[in-house]
Amino acid sequence: MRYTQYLLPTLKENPADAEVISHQLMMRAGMIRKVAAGIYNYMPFGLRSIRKMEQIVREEMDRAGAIECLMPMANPAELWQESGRWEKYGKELLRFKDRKETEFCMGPTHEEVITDIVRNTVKSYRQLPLNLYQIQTKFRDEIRPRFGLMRGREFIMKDAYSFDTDDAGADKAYDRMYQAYRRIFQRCGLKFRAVEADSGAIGGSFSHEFMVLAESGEDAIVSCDACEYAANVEKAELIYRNQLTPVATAELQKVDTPAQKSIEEVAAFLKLKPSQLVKTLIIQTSADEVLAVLLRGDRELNEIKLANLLGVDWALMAEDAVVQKTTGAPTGFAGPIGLNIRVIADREVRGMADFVIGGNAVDVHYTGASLGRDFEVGQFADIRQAVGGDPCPRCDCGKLESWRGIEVGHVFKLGTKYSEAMNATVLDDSGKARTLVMGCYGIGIGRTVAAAIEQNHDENGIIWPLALAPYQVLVSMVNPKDDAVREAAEQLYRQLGELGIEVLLDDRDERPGIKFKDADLIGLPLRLTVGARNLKEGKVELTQRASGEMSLLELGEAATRVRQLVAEALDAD
RNA sequence: CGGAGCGUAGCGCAGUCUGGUAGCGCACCUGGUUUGGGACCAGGGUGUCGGAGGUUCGAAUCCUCUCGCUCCGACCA
Repeated sequence: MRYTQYLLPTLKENPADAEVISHQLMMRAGMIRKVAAGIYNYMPFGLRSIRKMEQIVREEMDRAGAIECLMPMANPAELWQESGRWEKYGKELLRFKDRKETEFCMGPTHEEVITDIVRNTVKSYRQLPLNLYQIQTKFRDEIRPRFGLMRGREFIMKDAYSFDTDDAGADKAYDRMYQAYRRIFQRCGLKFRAVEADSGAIGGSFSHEFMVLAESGEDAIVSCDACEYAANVEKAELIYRNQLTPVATAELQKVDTPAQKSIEEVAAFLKLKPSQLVKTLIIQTSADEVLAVLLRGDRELNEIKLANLLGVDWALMAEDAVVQKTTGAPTGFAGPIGLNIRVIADREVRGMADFVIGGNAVDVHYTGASLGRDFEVGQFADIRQAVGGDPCPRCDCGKLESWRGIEVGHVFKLGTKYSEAMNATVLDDSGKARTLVMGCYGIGIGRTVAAAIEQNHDENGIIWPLALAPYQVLVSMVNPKDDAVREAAEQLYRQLGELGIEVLLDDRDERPGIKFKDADLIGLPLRLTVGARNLKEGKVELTQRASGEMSLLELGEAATRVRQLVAEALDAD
């Protein structure tokens, strides 16, 4: 492609509304343009990356035995009513009516439609197992779209759905997808972790998230430094081996803590560490219960673990008014003594004694408190957030390290949630109807490209992994008005094209500075610079974007050298 | 949806408090000089000041309503 005939609108300055690096760089490199909140045009240069990502996904899905299909964006309400999600999904589901007033939604995911396909076309266990996938534009009317392609409302996703007659088959399908996902993200050249995850609203029995490691990631994950264990902190289990029951040595004592509300304030005021306090959180649940939760002072509650433990949809910190009513004190002074609601303590608290708790009165705390003697706890459970340094729940020697990650893929074992609701069954070998066991597997295409940039950039621009680069090499003619330079660059462009290399020729009549800045910004892995100075010696310059490494090549050898480098990089995957 | 903020040229912004002919930088167009890391000279075009209503002799500026966008929180590929 010739730059002068292309549309590659680069920007010198960052758009004001772009917060994260990948969004800024995708805008500046002319990959995307915003149409509305969370809705983007894929400009030619950006689309090439998207297509490459799709192709990698397609190849690996096919290799894993999945079959491509394409389902509609517009879904009839009927199917969603059948699964019960028409009511449950909430405002994120964009609903509309056709001219006959029939209700539809834009598909945010396609479990209903795929289940409808399979129940209508698959009747016998002999047609199974089956794994169908599509690469499709989804729409989720997010409350707060942000970060460009990282969290759009309209976005391209690969979603696959597996169907089996039994659990064992479903587990195999899950494992195949898990392995395929590993290959996909490896081929993209990304640093990632597959982590155990909470299966969330989509439901199902277990799931893994694929996280691209990046500082700007929205998710916190932990992984063991000794074994394979890795999990989203929302899910990460904590373990207390050989936990000792400590002996109380201190007397319970009421102390004045004037206006000392937060854990940090109270700890500083009493000249103690936050870990010597026990905090009491008043929690409200979707089942309309108010209860108290005890955690070591420096720990965070994991609301998802708590909600799962209680079997409720959500469990959140209660509003101030509820706290006041329940404890008789404003927030900041809650304590377990004298509360007449259910008390659940984090298991870590069982190993504590002589700690500080709130006094359930303004400006009052207790020191020297201990379990059993001063108050009773109804239940001990794992309800806190894991942090770096916690022991690994799987192996004996490991410690957890913490990371930030961008969720680019998610595999779920769904079980029979949808097949049961929508009556998707096949006849087994004894002629009995069996409910299908399903799995679903998503990859955010645009998000993965954004994550790749998030992980591969410097202050000058993008540093494309070869597998996702819109073009593999840039041929830059320093001065197109110099006939020798122009001819040499044209010759390279032709040769590279003939060798099957994806090449962009910068034939613009611009100053070298502009061309080099743009080259760094758009970040193609290789750059051949053709300038009068080196050409006099019959040489051109090859620059590797990632390392900055420069070398001079004979004009005649440059094309084959580039092909060799491209082939090596792609083979390495 | 709760809280905060912003809408002025293609992009980045000033001007709004204190009403009086709509500005700056970059980009863009023409001519010339320049050509290995975002050049220089000369000339040029560019706006329903987000929209509607109101106050006023006069509104980008004050008032009311509205729409859009961004940021912080809970949800997700």
